Amino acid sequence: MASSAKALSKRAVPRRQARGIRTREAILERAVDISSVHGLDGLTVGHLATTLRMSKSGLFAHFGSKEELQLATIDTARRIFIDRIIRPALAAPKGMPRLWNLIRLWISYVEKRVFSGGCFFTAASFEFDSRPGPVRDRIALVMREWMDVLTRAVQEAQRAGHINAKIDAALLAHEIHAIAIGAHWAEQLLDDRRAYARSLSITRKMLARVATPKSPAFV
Amino acid sequence: MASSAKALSKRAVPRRQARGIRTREAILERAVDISSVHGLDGLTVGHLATTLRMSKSGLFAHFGSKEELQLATIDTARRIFIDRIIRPALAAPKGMPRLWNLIRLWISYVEKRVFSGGCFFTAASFEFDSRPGPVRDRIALVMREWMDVLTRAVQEAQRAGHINAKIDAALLAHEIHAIAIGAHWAEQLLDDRRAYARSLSITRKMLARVATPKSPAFV
DNA sequence: CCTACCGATCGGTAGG
DNA sequence: CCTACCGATCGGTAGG
Repeated sequence: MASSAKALSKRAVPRRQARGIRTREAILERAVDISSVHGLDGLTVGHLATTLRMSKSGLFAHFGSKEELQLATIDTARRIFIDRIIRPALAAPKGMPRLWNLIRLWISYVEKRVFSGGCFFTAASFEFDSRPGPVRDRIALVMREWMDVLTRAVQEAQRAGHINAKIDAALLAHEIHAIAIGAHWAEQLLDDRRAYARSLSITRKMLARVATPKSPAFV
Repeated sequence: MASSAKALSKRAVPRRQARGIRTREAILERAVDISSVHGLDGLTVGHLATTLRMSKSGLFAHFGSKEELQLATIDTARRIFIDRIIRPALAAPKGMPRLWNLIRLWISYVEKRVFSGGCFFTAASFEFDSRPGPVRDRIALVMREWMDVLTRAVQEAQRAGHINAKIDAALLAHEIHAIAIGAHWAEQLLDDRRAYARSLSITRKMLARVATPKSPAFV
């Protein structure tokens, strides 16, 4: 991908600007990874520059302030989350299959340790939940989006006749989310290697309780 | 309490040492509160000293290093957790009443905002879960203790015939814990004020599903 | 428990 | 994207 882009001589974006964008993306992907371990506050410009073999000011030129860097890091984590979990999950048909796909892909993505520190958003949520400001607001925005995606998936499953229509969709979404957070906690802090398998099993039972006979199987 | 202690002229602990201990306790209680908002890493000696109107070095004299301060802060939070939740919960008889008391007191203690940042241990857990070292180990130790307390309460309820003996006690304890963490998350990050009531209602239904007819009511 | 320090690192800027 | 800085703050120490 990178080499074919380099091979092009005529294109819309000037070479200089294109390289700047690629550098920015490389910076931000590293920033997401570092933040997943050290937090968005533990992410420092100096450390980030060193690991990228850049000068501090050279890196800083891409962002106006540390807060802008934090916000851009959150946006990058969001894009990765959408690319890796939400978009692939939409491949399954609406209803129980799509809902189950969302849960399964989410758990397996954290299990695979895409980032060194596990789930970026869980860490960021608890780091900033008591610290008012733009960073907290941005994290909350992304997490509301995610809860809406989960809630909508439940509602679609209800409309498809896979889940009992009487169930409170938002409440079920919260239960699903809580079980996943609990799995991150047990796996990462307590080194409980059965945590992810257990959370999938709990969620499966949870869904089985609200599923209609019409629902396709989910494994 | 403080004045009657001062009035005593003869006692086992010399006045100087007693004052030192009280100062240390005051420092650590403030440290728990600051950490609940800014994290155990965001807790700095300078800021802590300023809010206590002490010199940095005067405060630092109580601890050999920042890491020692962090460890002592965790121990203090643990003691508060035991005093405020576990000990009062033990007042209820073994079985479902005691288990329900643990859950109820835990949720209400975070709801009451005993600390500015909500639940100290949830924040600390996610801050250090990917950062090996003595601080992470100490947090994990306390959390294992807490999971053991919860698991034992479930087992006692099983022995008392209040909960179905076939239920996996550790698994139920993990479910209970996950729902509570999910409530902290929704309440503190998303400003969802129904989060705590909802988590109690979810947990109540969870227990109702595994309770035997012999179980006392829990509300 | 204090004053007076230390080197290192923080976020950020000037100027190229 | 760099070098060369800035003042502030970090954890920590000497000496009392």
